[in-house]
Amino acid sequence: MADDNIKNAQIKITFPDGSSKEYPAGITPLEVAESIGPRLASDALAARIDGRMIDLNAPLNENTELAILTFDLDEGKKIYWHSTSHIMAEAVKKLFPNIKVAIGPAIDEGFYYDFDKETPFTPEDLEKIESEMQKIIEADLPFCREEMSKDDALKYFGEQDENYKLELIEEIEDEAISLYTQGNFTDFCRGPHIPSTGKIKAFKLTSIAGAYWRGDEKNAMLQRIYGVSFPKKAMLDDFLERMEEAKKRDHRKLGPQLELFAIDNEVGAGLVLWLPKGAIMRNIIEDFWKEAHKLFGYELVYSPHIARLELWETSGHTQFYTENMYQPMDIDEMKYQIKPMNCPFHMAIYTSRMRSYRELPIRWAELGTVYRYERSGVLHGLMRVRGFTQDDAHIFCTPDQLLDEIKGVIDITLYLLHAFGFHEYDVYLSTRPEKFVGTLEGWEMATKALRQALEDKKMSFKIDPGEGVFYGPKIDIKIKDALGRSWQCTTIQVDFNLPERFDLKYMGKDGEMHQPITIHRALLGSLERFFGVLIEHYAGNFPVWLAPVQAIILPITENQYDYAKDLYKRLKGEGIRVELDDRSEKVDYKIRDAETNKIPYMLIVGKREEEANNISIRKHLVGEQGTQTLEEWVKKVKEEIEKKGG
RNA sequence: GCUGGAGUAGCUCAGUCGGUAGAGCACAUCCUUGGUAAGGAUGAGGUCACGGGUUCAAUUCCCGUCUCCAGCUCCA
Repeated sequence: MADDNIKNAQIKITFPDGSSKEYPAGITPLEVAESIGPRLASDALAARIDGRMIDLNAPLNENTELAILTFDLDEGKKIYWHSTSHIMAEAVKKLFPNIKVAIGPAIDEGFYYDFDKETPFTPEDLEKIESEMQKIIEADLPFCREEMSKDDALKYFGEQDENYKLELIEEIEDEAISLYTQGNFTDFCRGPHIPSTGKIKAFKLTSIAGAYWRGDEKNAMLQRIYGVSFPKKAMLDDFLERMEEAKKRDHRKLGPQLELFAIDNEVGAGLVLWLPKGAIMRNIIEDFWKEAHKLFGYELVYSPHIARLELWETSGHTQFYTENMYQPMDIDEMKYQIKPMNCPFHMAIYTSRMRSYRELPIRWAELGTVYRYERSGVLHGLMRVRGFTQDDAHIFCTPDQLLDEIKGVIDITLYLLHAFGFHEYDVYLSTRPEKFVGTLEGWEMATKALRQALEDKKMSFKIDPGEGVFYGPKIDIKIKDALGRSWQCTTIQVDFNLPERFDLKYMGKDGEMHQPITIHRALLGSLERFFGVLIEHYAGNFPVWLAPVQAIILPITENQYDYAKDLYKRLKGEGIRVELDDRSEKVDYKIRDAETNKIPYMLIVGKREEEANNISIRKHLVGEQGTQTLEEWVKKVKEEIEKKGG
């Protein structure tokens, strides 16, 4: 009878758009969705009430805010993928009954499930698993939630020898835990899940990889299967197409193809050779970078590639950074170390003489090449290498100047990134880790300054708690590449450690010695990584100001060679990076070649152009642009270069 | 470093159940002088990643190493 009372009661449900409506208590989110429309009801995957996610069949007994989660929402996607991982686990358990299951979460694009299996999965296994999954999906099995006491759950999974589940359950503090069952598979899971397996309309298992239990290399290696799923076949097709497109943009493919860089086994893994065309681009990037730094009040410095080991002991690198440092070498009975960082040199420049508060802030920048040992498995094209050039700088300032200096760094960062066509990135503020140097007040002050600077610059950011470096809090700006991976380029770090270790001082207005604050920052990060990101960002179709070859002259027949050579000389004289294709080939062929080489402008000259003393312009990926005189075109393209367009 | 996969011409890839290899593109020479994404002929080009082992014989089978790829872990 008590139930009836609840059922007769009315509750108020508020929707995301702010509207609200009365419903009988005990109604489920699915029923609410049905009352709104059949389309929503069929798209509904789960629900969110007051910030908590629940199943569609969970009764609502109190006034609440309610959002119906569909695949269009990130939360909906995650639930959808997570449910697919359960389906995959069921299929795997059916095919390989002795396997043990570990965890199977949703990730940014899809899901995975880790299994403990003696022998790794094969591609054939994946096909079998896929068809088993298809059966489960076609059976449209409901996902059923069940609550159990912790003890019962331990007993339940203990009987099945699911030791990974036991380990997870043991760590749960709640007394009751939830289990989800679909078909013959029951998993310990917080949920929620989609109503039934039939909601999965298209899926694909994408790859197999080893992964350590709980991501710790001391633990057992598990077999991980990655997959992705969608409510429409077309969405899966789009996804696969996007992966293909990403592959085409891969800088490791485009780099050698466009003759930008090479990595040669004989030279060594993770060591980059900049080919002439890549080197031209690097020069342009460096020149622009130097100009920008002068503009923003930096001075440029240089420092050596090696230094006595004592310097690295002073800086603390031998203590905190040995794993990434190469072996020191013996010179004149002293140890010298190839540099993994530039910082100590800039400290040494600071201490090269007495400093006054009048000099601060000091901003010293250097394109400093460093060498770091990276484990072989982490090397990745230009993105992760063993020798690279950081666009490094150190700012020495007083506490009063800190906020303005950080804002200044953000300004120059955005100035640079915008010029290179980057307008989207994720910003993180990393706070104090467990192990740290310096005082709590110092950390507090610096973190506040970093936060304040971001807020003043109206940049949205996320907090990365405890992810700061031991020597100070930092701001990281990450650029996303074509494969969806985030690459950290910009890092702005406050450093309490080095000023202390190098005993940096300045004479204050008060006649006393004070210690300056140091900001360590790299904006592009490293030229290598940034170049890799740049290649993928533009898919090799660089804007004119960056393109290694800006234009190519394509004479139609030999009769125009003299005219073409004259044009070539004049363009060279104008500082345009131009080539002349005087091979005895048809224009079609030369055009195709120029297009595949992604040269921004093709200047086609035949009999007509020579007679009219003009050129026919074709733009890469766009097509014919009509004719212009050389002067007109040069003026236009110079403007384009000037404003870094294209 | 770990797990799995891979390494054949500059590139993309065939192939050899053990008898030292082939195509297309690119390259060179010649023919062709063609108007907006591939004209034709001929030619050159390979220690089949490297080092061992088995064998009359290894690019092929076995072991090891290196590198690359997908991840894990760690970072600019």
